[in-house]
Amino acid sequence: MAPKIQPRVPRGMRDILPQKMLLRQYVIGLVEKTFQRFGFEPLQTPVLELRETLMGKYGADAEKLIYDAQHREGKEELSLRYDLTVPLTRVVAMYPDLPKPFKRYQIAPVWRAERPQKGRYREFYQCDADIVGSKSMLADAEIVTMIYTLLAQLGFRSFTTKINNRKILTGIGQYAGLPPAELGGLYRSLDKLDKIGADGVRAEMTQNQIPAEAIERIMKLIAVPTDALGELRELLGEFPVAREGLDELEQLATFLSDANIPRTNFQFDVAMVRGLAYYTGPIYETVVTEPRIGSLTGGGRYDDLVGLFANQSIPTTGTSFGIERIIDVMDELAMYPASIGKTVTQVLVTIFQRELAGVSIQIANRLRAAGINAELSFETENLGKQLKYAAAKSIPFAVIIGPDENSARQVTLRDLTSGEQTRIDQAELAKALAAKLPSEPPDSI
RNA sequence: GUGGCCAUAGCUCAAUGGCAGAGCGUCUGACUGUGGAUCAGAAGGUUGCGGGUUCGACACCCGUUGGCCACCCCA
Repeated sequence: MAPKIQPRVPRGMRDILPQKMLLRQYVIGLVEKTFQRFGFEPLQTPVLELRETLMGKYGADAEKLIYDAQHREGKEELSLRYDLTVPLTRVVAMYPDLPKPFKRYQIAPVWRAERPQKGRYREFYQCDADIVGSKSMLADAEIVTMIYTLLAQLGFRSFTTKINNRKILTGIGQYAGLPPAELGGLYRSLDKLDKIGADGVRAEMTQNQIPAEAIERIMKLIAVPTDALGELRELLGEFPVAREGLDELEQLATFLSDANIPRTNFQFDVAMVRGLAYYTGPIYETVVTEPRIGSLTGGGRYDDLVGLFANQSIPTTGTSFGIERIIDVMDELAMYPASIGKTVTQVLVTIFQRELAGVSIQIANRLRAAGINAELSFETENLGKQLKYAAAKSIPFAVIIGPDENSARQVTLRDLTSGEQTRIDQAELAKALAAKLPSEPPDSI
């Protein structure tokens, strides 16, 4: 016999066992339903992309994390996709006849060779919804509205979508009088405001040898309270880019107010920065404030990304839901409805003895035909063992058909939770059981 | 990518450098037309992996792999 190998999965990747999958499917199902409710259409793309498709889009740091996926004899240089956004822009460039605005969603795994941590994996699902072909702030407002709707639907209460604009960040660079090479560092420091405070940002900028005068100007800027777009305009108004960004955010604010998004659930914040290089306009990031867990969504407008594949630029905006993190938070806070069971099986049909197997088979099949998830036991002797199996799997009901029941054309229906048993006519079983099972939740948002 | 903590039965964890253990879980039996309770018994380990020090290593040293934490970055 060949020597045994350690059963294990690659670093940062994991198996998701059935009980966890049921919870994931609940979350993903709700996400998908919400996407569709807003008129987004499903899209699938290959997990592998040509390497050249991915390179040059995310910035040098991010690209180090891209997995290559070369076949030994392959002629094409292939990589595992890093996100779902760049594949989308590739699709848009390849199929120029898609009616615009093109609204698509995609829920699929992506790969990043990061150092794993809790809630942070090398293979994880992203849920993206994007609107291609509209430069209207209505499109951005719809994205933010959908973020609100979805998170509220999942049961989140205390969350805030932070909104900023790349154009404002560009304006800040000009306002500080920094050369372009310094800007990356400045933005990164700015982004940490929440975490390290104003003094921390100052210290970090000092350490990065940003001129004292520039630091003082930045400090004045981050002293502006969130949502105070007017005050920002006073400081940044002389820079046309910043003015454009502020105009956009003001329009966005109007539309969000028209959509009745609660004022506590979004916030304009100049200190919010998104890492990816391709954003050009409004950017969003949603943080859950209770508990403090980091960001659950991230996205923004990237008007020039499609232009890297086609001759024309196509304005695009969208967001990504960090489904793994959302699931982690929901696990931690036990945010799932009680109706989600630990198994798909609704009833175990036991076999009392070998001679009665045929009856049990037929009853199981009749239950299935009636839309009930019925499992047939494969044990024909020990009823105790069969019930033990049902209990171990948290199957809520068991059907027992012994000689007594069968001669009366009945069954015993046992509720494994309460231990109650009732005798039911075989012809009535499906109906009686269906009445005891939890009904599907209403399909409304 | 940098630094730190950790790795012993399926799980949670013990074991002065001197016989590798407990609780829970699993399996079998008692009971029997019925899971959980009780009782009795059993199985389960190359101490992550590879070297080294030692008469002797789960323990000490080096390396390696993986998990976690803080950076970096990010969902």
